[in-house]
Amino acid sequence: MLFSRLLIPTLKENPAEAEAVSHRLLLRAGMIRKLASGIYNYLPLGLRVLRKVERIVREEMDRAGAQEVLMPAVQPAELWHESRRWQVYGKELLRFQDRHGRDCCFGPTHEEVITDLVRKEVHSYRQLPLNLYQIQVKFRDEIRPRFGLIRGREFIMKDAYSFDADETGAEACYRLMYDAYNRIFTRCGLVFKVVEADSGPIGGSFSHEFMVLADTGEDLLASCTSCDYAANLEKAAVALEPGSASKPAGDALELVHTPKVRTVEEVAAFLKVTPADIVKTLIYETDEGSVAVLIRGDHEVNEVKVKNLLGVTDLILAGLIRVQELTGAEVGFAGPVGLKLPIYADQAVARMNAMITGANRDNYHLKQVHPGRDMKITEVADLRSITAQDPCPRCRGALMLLRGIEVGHIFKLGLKYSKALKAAYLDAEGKEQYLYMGCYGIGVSRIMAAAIEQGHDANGIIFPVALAPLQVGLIPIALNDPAVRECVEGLHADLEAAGLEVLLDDRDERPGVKFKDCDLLGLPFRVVVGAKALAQGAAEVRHRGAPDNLMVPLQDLIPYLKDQIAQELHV
RNA sequence: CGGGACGUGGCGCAGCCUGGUUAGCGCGCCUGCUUUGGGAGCAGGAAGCCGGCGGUUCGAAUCCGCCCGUCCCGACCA
Repeated sequence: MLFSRLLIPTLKENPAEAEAVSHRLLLRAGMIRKLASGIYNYLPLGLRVLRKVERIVREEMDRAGAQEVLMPAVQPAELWHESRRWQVYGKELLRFQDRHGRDCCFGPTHEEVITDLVRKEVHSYRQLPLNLYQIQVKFRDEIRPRFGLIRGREFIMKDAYSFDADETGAEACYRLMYDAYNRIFTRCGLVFKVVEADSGPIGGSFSHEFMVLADTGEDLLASCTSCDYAANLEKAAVALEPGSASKPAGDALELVHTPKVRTVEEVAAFLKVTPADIVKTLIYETDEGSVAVLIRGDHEVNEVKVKNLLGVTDLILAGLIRVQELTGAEVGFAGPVGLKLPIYADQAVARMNAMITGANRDNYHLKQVHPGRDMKITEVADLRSITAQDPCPRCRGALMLLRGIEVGHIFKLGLKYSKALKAAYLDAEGKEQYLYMGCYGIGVSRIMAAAIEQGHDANGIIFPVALAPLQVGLIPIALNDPAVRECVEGLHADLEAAGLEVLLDDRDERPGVKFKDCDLLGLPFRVVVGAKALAQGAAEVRHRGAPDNLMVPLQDLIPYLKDQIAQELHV
């Protein structure tokens, strides 16, 4: 391919709108352009990267026995009413009406559509198991699109849905996908980790997320240093510390004046105690009323755990006014004693003896509060986020916290959608049974960004060979030198004939410009042909990211490059 | 939605506080000449309803109000 003929609008400077590395570099490398917030154009090179990802995904999905289909982007509201998600899904679901006033949405996911398709077409156990996937544009009206392709509103996703006769079959399929996903991300050249995950609003019983490890990742994960336990922080269960419920201390409640002392840190400093002696009382509003959550001062509440415990979909910290109504005090002085709300306490709180809490009175706290004696706890549960100081819930080994970008998520759905939409089949005995479902997503466009978050330097992108838009950048020094020109044009044709993907920089630019652009684009191999090397019958080859050139005789160039590329593709 | 920042040729920015006559700089773009191993030099040139609407004023990029858009931090998720 000729650089001069492709639309590759590289940028010298960082666009003001981009903060994240991948966002910046995708823009600078001329691979994407923004149309609106969270909505992007893919330019020729960006599209090539996307196609590389898609190809790997297709090959591995097909290999795992899945079949590709393509479902509509626009979906009728009726299906979403059937699954009850029209109400549940929230504002993220882009809704609109067609000319007849019929409610529609732009699909953020396709459980309803696939289940509808399958309930109409699959009626016998003989047709099972079935795994259907598509690679398609999705739209989720994200609260806050950010980081370019990492959290866009419109994005490209591979989603697969499996249908099995029974739970055993569904689990076998889940494992098949688990393995396929490992192959996909490995082939993409990504450094990733599989973690246990919360299944979120899509529902279902258990799930795993595939996380590309990157410091800029939006997700936090806990990973054990001794066993293979790893989980999303939202999910990671806190191991119950040895010990039993506390016994009431003999001391009576003590009201202390704490003027303008609100935060845990302020209270700890003021009373000369540690945050672990304090309990914070968080007032939440849910779709089923207000509740109080008790968390030890040095811990962080895990709202996903709270949501799951309460079985609610909305969970929002109460506002200033609401807190005053419910506690009778300003924010910072709430406490469980005498509070007329359901109280949910974290395990660690139930173990405390003499804790310090707000007094539900402005500028006062209570000391010597005992959870068993002084309050009515509705339920004790694991409600906090795990920390690096906690032991591994599986082996009690040491944990470390990592950041990751979620690029894949597999769910065991069970019967949720097949029951809601009445998708059933007849078994060998002629009995009607619901289909066991699973669903499996991959953020195709996000992978492109994740790969860059993981592979870049000061000069630009460092793509894994498997994802690079082209494998080789071919740079002539002084195209007006007839010998150079002839050599480079011959090389270009020969390399392409040998099946290599080559970008010949035929622009009338100075060498420095071409080097800079070649680095920026992240092409894995750079081949430079200049008069000096040519005199020795050689070309200079540089692996992206490597410090030095290697002189390769022209006749060895093709085998050398093919060998190098093959090596990297089969890691 | 809450908090913060920003909106000036294609891109990055200055000018605004302290209103004033042709709105500047760098990069990019076009033409010519000279250059050609890490984002060249010289000369010439094109390109801006200063995000929009309204107000204050003799006069608004500049002051005030409203709106729109974008980005960053938090609540959602591939």
